[in-house]
Amino acid sequence: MSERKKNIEGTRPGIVADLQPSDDQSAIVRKLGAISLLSQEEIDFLEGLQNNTLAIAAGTDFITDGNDLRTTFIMMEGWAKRYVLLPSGRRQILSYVLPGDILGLHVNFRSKATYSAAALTDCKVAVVDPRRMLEISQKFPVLAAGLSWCTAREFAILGDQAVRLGRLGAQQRIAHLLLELRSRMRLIGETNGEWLDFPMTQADLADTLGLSIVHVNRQLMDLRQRKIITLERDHVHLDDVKALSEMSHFDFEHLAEFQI
Amino acid sequence: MSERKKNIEGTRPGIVADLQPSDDQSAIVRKLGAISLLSQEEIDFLEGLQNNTLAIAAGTDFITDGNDLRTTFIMMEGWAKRYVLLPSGRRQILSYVLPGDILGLHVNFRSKATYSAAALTDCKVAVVDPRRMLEISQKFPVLAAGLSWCTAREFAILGDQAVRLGRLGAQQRIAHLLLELRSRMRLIGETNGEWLDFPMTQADLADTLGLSIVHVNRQLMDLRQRKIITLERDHVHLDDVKALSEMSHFDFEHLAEFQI
DNA sequence: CGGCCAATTGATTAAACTCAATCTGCGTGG
DNA sequence: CCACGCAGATTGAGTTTAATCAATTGGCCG
Repeated sequence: MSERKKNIEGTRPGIVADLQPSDDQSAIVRKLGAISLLSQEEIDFLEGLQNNTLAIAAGTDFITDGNDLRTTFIMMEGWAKRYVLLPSGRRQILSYVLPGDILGLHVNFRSKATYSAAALTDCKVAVVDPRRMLEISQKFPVLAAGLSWCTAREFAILGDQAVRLGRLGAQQRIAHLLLELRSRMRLIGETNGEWLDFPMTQADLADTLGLSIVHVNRQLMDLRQRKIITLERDHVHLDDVKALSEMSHFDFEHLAEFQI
Repeated sequence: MSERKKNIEGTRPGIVADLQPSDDQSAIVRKLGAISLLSQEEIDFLEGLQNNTLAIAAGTDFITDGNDLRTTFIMMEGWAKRYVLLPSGRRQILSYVLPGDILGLHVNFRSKATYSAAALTDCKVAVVDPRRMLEISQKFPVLAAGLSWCTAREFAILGDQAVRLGRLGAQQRIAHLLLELRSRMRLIGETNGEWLDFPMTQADLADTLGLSIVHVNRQLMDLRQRKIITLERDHVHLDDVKALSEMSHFDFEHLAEFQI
């Protein structure tokens, strides 16, 4: 049984995922397969890329801001956070890394990481030589287009983060982030109805959304009391997706999950 | 005389740029040339890419959120802003587009723009078929690495924007943005001592930094009274770069202008 | 059972927002 | 040449949102 399946079922026994992708495919294959029709050869290449894996325990840093970064990582299982620390001691989480996401796709000969990354849950990560990623554009045009799509999507996600931080109120920011994570998890088939994994602490959430912990807590309480979300340890249920999208102006088209 | 040179000298007569790159090279050649040694063939290819140009008047939108975007643009002269509008009428500016910057590098067959873009000054833009950008990775490894570096840099810049919005105070945000623009303009040789082009209105700044116009105005006034910056129409002088960097935790290494 | 991390709650303070004018430079039409 | 209009900048006053400070609670692990 995959880590992913175990996770969900372990926490919500008796509830069976309504969308169960073939469990033998890696997350990135499910992700790229959701937007383009992949040949067996392309799938095999992607799976072969991920032979060299690394297990990372929850809480462990695996990329450090300012250090050399000459490796590409593909998140296979688990969640991570990408963040920066300021000299003042404050922290800004830039984005969450979900299964199928790539880190360090655009590393260069002399490049240093411009962020740190830490595992939120126990993770399984593929370690890939960036030159093998370059190979893709030569040999597999469809995969190259897929990677380009991933890059454009990362930009859109980071742009949404800027919109949240700059122009939404506290509760709107929370709602907007929840819907983003829902969209991203649905694309890779890792949702269970409206249940989502939710491994971050309220302190993480505060540092993601540019708020204080206390304020995050109060706004979460309010969302729960109004029966818009249900929070459990490590999981959240979106009881009222419509309310969330209306309050946050979330644009479902924006990160559209183009099916073929 | 190039538009760029004319711009600077027209506003600050008598002041001669201390760093004057060869004026016959396009901005993107100056940018990539600053981080790698380009052969004449590579330079010629880049210049050839930019044969099909478009003049865009200040204030004109040239990319619209949600519309098809199947073209790559290279900014040759002038500034633009990349932004999104929310249904509430609020606006968030994601980043500024400076000479040498590329827009739509990762467009796909079916991709829609996830942001709008408008010219801040009169602009000269090269219109490029995205397939020609793909050609690069096949034929010119050095240029391919350069484009990859551009992409990584865009991510770093957008990440910095998130840090500003999430974890810096109002005046810190202004200082940090000024230093980012200074770094970027220095890389392409378009600064004149500590004078910078500054074509955005205070309303633009407010929508960039997630603040109200009134508050931006008050913080700018304070920076001026403390002799940290000097503001003129369309130009700003950074009187005290040290104060700006100390107050904003700006990391000069982060967007380091690696010279060869 | 003690210790620790995360979550929760109350009270007060501070930063930034909104509303409402006013001012300034600049271009235009009469 | 000058009055008018407009966009952008500036200022004042009162309000709102979210931050800070300070406890307290709830689980979980050793």
